[in-house]
Amino acid sequence: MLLRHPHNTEDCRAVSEILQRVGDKWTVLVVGKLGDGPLRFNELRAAVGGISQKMLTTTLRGLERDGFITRTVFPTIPPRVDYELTELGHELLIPVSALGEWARKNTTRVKAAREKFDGVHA
Amino acid sequence: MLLRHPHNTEDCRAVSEILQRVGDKWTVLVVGKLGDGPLRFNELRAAVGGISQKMLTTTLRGLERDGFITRTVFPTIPPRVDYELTELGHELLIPVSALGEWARKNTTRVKAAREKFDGVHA
DNA sequence: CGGCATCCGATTTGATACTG
DNA sequence: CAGTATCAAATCGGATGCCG
Repeated sequence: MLLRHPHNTEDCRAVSEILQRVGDKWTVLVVGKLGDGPLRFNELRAAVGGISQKMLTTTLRGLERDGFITRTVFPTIPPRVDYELTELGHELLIPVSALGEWARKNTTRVKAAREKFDGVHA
Repeated sequence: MLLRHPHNTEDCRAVSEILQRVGDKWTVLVVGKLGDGPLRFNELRAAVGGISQKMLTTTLRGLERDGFITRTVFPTIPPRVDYELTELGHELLIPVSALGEWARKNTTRVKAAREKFDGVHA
């Protein structure tokens, strides 16, 4: 009987939670880079750009905890650690990419709205 | 020639930006409630639940600035202010709802992953 | 009713130094 | 190479009080 958007409070909370997980400063950037295949820690760092190793570690731990990536350690010297999207991670990338595409298509409209707003509320 | 996910750095930044906008503590809750139609300030406050008026104000201002909602003031006494999704806001709700649906369907898997991770890293 | 101003604690992020 | 530890800075969120 609900043909519209499902937005009762519980559902919205769930949405809000994962959006906060995914919506932190670095998560999507990292997941996006891993979308093409596994990367090592410093490869990922370079690919993302501008991220400190602390934040990269934090982000990766969170993603690993939630089951979006796997962490594989090769006990070599020097050590090598690969990060790779799990099946769940790839599935997450689908709606995230959709939102991303929306974002790319509409940045102009958003920027226009901002300029208009900032002009009025100068 | 790009049949895979589009995740070059610029695009990911754009995605990251809107995700941070949408991924703050209250934005999706508010947008979700407005999805059914316009609401007054305190109606919205009650509908969302648990939000302070400061944060509701901040959230609404941000959404208004980005062109996702309109703010209509009725110069009556006492004053009445209606908030309503714009066309852009409704369009945003589409990919956000998709992500939301993904979230609802996969909370179990995420929770399982967390418990497993927390068990190992006790 | 629908805000804004202020203060304060909590959380987040970043810079730097050190380690197996 | 891939982290951990620590500290400082910035931002966020909430509580309170006042106002048109």
